[in-house]
Amino acid sequence: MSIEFKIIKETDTADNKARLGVLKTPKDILIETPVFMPVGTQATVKGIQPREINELGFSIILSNAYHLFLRPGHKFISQCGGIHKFMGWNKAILTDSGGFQVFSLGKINKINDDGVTFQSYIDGSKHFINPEKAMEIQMALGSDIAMVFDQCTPYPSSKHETLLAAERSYNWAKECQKFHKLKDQSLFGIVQGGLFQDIRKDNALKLVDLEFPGYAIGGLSVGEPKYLMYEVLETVTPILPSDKPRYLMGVGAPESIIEGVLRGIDMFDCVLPTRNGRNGSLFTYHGKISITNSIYKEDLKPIEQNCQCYTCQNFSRAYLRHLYMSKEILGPILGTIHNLYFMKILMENIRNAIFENRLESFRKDFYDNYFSQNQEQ
RNA sequence: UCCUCGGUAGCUCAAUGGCGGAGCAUCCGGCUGUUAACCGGAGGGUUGUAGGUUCGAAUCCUACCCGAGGAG
Repeated sequence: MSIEFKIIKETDTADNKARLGVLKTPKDILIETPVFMPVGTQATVKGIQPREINELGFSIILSNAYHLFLRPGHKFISQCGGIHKFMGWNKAILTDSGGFQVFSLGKINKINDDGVTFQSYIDGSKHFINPEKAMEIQMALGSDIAMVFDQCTPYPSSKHETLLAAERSYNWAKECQKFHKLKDQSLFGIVQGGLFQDIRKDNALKLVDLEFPGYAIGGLSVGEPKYLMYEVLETVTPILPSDKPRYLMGVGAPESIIEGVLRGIDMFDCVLPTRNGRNGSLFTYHGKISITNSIYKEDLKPIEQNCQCYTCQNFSRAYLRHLYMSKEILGPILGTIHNLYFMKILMENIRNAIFENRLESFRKDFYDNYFSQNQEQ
């Protein structure tokens, strides 16, 4: 009944194996990996309808236990028939436990090994979340993949703080397993340990013993230099069981995804494509462009010459710039569509490259174009 | 013709004798398990013109120009 993961092909890269696979959720949703999951924190991927997300070819999105617990409440969503029905999305949903939010938002009143007491950023009300509560919330939401409740350390953090958080996260992971009872929901563990290789290694080894159906790597992409993140991946992924999906949390920049796949990651999520799309920063194979830049004022070309997305097929840079400059809602909508389409194609290209055993040359080609600064195509 | 009010950044306005500012606009940058259709930075001025008073004038005085309103 748990999630199934089938590896179709592995490609040897410098240190690890990049994998092409298929994930099957307990409710039989098929997800080709490596996969990018759009983020829909508040039970909505901002700026785009579920129908369009589906048409773009995404079969799994992210949502967030913390936010939905505070508003409108997980019990209410449960009464509505679960998060899928509530938000009108019938493909897969992965819910983040709220660990990241509890530690990065709002005021924390008390934190100890039992859990976290914090104040709502919405109305200041006091709440307590511990592993049991995090499981209760995610089971009520009824997502397909739930995440353990963890403590994500900020960058930079001392070794002592990082070790405490990693130990606590490990203990919480065990607790979460104990309280998680939903058959058609899969619970993933999260490796913590900041940028300390020995803590990461130890934490990963211990989590593997708990035999989660999937493993996430958390606490990265929090402001550290990219090469440090890649080093952590090189340490952690070889420890994780090769027959289980690996999920790099919060990562999202196109180049970071490629580097992650090269180091054996199968799943990614990030707000970057949707947030940047709303803010006028649009992805192209020749780098990001700021559509509000004045050079696009009378530019009748699409964002990207050969892009097949709805936005590029129908609208010019000049029109898009006009929409953003006028603060028209359609600008962010069309930008979101384009950026998500870009991610979908990027992931397809990555999967094809793995299948054809040419991922490293794909990386080189991508970099040559993406960082060429040659955006006047 | 006279009276009143006003003229300060592209726009709307602060500063009332002591280093000319803000919001918006413009330009540019950032955004990585979303408190983000957001955040940050920059450029931009002979304070309508010409005189005067003063150590010092956007600010006080005089004349003129322009605008709005009123009287005849």
